[in-house]
Amino acid sequence: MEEHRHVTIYDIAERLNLATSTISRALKDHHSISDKTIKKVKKTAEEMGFVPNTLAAGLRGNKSRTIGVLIPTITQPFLSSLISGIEIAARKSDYSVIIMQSHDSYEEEVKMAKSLYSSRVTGVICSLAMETKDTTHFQQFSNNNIPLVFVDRVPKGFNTFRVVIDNYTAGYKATKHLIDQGCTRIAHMTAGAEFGNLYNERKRGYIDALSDHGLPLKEELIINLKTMTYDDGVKACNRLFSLKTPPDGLFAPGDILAVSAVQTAKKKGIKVPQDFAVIGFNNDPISEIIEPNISTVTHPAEKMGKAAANIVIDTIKSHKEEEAKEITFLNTEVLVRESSRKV
Amino acid sequence: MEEHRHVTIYDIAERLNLATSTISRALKDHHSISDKTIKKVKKTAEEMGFVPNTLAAGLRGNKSRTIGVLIPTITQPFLSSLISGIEIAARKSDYSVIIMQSHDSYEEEVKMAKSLYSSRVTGVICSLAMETKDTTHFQQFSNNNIPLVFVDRVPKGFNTFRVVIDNYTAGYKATKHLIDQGCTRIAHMTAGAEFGNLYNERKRGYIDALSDHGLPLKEELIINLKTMTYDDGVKACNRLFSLKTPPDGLFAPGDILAVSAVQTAKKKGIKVPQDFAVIGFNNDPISEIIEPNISTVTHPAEKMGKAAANIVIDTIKSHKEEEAKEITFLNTEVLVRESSRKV
DNA sequence: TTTCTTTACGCAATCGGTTGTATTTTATAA
DNA sequence: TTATAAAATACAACCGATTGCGTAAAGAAA
Repeated sequence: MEEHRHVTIYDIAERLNLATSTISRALKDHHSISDKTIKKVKKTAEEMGFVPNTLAAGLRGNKSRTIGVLIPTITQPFLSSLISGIEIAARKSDYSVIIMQSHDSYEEEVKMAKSLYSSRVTGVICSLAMETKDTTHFQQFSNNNIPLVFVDRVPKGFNTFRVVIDNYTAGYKATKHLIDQGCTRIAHMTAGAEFGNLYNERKRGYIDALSDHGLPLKEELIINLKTMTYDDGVKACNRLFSLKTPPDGLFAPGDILAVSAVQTAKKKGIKVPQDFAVIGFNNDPISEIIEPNISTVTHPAEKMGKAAANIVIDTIKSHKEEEAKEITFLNTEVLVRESSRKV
Repeated sequence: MEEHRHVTIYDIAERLNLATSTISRALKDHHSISDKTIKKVKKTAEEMGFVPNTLAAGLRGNKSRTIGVLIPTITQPFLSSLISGIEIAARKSDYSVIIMQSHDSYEEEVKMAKSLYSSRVTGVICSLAMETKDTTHFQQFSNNNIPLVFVDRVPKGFNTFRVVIDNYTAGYKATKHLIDQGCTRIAHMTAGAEFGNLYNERKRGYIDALSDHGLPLKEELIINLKTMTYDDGVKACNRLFSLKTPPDGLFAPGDILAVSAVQTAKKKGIKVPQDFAVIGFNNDPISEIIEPNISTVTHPAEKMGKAAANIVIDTIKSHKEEEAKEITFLNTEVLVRESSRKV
């Protein structure tokens, strides 16, 4: 196999006896180039198999038309849908997407942020690692006018774009739904307050829904988890079912937990939803397939991804440096399915 | 917010009264630079907040330390795990990963291949789009010594690296397992021969397993699908169950299909596995959670991703241009679970 | 002290587009 | 025909790191 060298605008320039600047401009329909020349250049470029080198363009313009995505992992349905949305929106505007997984490690996240900066990404979209408390490693982006958008797991006290759902309201709605179904002892699983507000907000919604409907808040019904795997859910459920007066409902902030709850209940002979109504969160594919299928709260992952990508792209286009860094709220919806439909 | 300009090696050179070449070499511990200077340079770089510009380095060296990944979609468990594996292996060698989704469109795949080439990716990992029959758009990589690795959905007649499982053997083993459980009328779902060998190979294994065990091949038990969604599976199953003598087993080449089959059977009052034993493929998370949980064939997605990434990285390191483009086979395993365990 | 090695570093070209500022060519007006 | 404006294209610097080659400085051998 021969070593073909890449075709450059110099090659085209030489062939046509034009300056490289003319080639460059002709290829992007610059008004100062005649139509005749533009046509000629494009035809020749095509013939010679010219493909622009984005590295060179990026170096010159100090931007790479690349969006860096920094997330805990891509194998979670919510996050892979998020990326999918980002990729679709990015591609529409001819941006590339670089993916990095922090695996919920703070240390990795710091390294990767540096690596993204090193790649001179045009913008960054991030969902924080579980471990992350300090976010100074993101300052390098803000300091250099690189748009930064946090999605879902967002930090507090950091002036930047955020794309989230209203977790408080979602938690409230989910809990209210269970109350409407007649549940009076509703359990809740939540996760440590580490990265701020996501699970706390859902919990706050849960608490307020209870009190708004005259139901007591029982600490024994709230279970704090470190991680939210299937097994964690099983353990938590076993704990709940062994209470003197076990719960008759559960608001789980994730579908996997909800699934584990439903299955644990079934194994114990507890009827779902009659004796134990369950609602999850995210609307993961599994929630629709499992039997009974799981009521859940939608989490518009792909939409959030698109929104985040478009914020990056629009911010760059607008050239406004001192823009209001707003929060974008996307809607959620309670999907009532078998696991909670009593009425 | 002030406009900070990026710190460059020129800035460091000026501060220390050294040449940029010295800075560049010092930062990578070049032997011709004294330890004293190296230490001084690194310290200053750190202080000044220097972050190397990979675009510049990439332009100069004509390589970007980037692996391009071109796949149908990332929201399938198999593919998101594949990417995860790629990302992990890439990161270990300090490579970045660019993701693009063809959404199974040939046209998109062609565009994206060009885009990846434009980004001067160091290597490409691809799983073909369903639609793709012609693969000349990948020649640009081979022609320019850019390592190209196909994974899972690989083309035939294209001399390049491939990372796959032995689909024939996997299909054979899965079918044999059902035979061992006493099934005699085993159904099979498959997909059109379009992109070559993947589903065909599994089907070939199925056919050979039947004949090796003296079972007749019934065309009515083989269902050809265009797409492999849950609903496709339901439809296919209904067709199978309405046969004069319906099947007593099913080898589905994907877990979603297997799940749909099990649930359709249950709804019809057909006992799984007693009257209808099912085995799927991929070992998707859902196969383990659904009840009864689904026997399946493992598809080592993450391993395949790591293997593919390492092929790219090693090929670059080795500088061998005329290397044998081998096929890498990864092992699969039959996981026997409730949906097929009769004995 | 002179010559020869090492050792340590600087010079300048290079990668391939992009873009501000000429400069040349063509068209229009005087 | 000449002056002037407009259109079309050329020149050259630039982005920031890399690297082959050249040179100065320091140490060793003569």
